[in-house]
Amino acid sequence: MSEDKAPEIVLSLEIDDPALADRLASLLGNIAGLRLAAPGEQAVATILARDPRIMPEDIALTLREMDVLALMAEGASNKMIARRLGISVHTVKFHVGSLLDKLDATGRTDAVAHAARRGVIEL
Amino acid sequence: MSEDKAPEIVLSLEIDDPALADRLASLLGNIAGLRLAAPGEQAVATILARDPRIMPEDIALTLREMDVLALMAEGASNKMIARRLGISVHTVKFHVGSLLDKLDATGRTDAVAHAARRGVIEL
DNA sequence: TGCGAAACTGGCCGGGTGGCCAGGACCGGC
DNA sequence: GCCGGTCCTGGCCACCCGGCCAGTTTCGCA
Repeated sequence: MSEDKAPEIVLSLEIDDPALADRLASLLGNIAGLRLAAPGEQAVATILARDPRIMPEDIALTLREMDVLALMAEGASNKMIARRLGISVHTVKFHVGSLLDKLDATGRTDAVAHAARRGVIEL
Repeated sequence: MSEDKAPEIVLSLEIDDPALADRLASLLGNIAGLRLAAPGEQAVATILARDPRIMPEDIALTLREMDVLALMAEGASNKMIARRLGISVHTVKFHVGSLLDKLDATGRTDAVAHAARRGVIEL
């Protein structure tokens, strides 16, 4: 019964590092049932690699700021973030303040938008 | 020199469709120089597949809501939005309320994040 | 050993946010 | 005509947010 169910899986690549892209392309190039997408072709899945050293450039967030930022991006309030991280609301505000500063944002919504734009976080 | 540089490429999977995830996992499972990441393990690249049919669908925002949403994504406050659109702050709140409702968000930051995720707006 | 960075906490306060109530105007469809 | 949707406005209020002041500990580095 329809073992013709071998629709090739078409993958597209979005990789910053050319060397890595090359290696992946050659590794994946000759696997049955799998194909790399032609430029512009619609793929069912995308392989993306962000080199953490390449992306953020010089934004340099601390570990805690990353935690707070991630929760902000989920719409969490300061109170929720505090509870989630087991710290006080004051401390959360402290980190949020630093985040607004570093991301050059006017508010938390702006901060999340900027961070997403720069690839610091993924929505 | 040092073509011993054959560090395994660690891939993580973020795929909505379980069947597709399964097929990919088995296809990629036995390729030399390539490995799937253990849960929580840091990967150099991610394979992600989002079914576009699941995403946008029928969110159906009104023209005014789109205006407000766009300005929200830029970090504008209700007051700023009101000034920009030439309407009162109350009206802005009214639209923001509808937006939170339609986007199933708990606040403006969450609303912008959801909208971006679904492709309603572009950051 | 001192010094800065990171992380944490507190109080205070003006202004922003979101939810509730109420209303009115316009316009297209049944 | 009447109804529903969109858009607009007002008041009220509890809560949240961001910025200011202050302090603590821990850690690594010079």
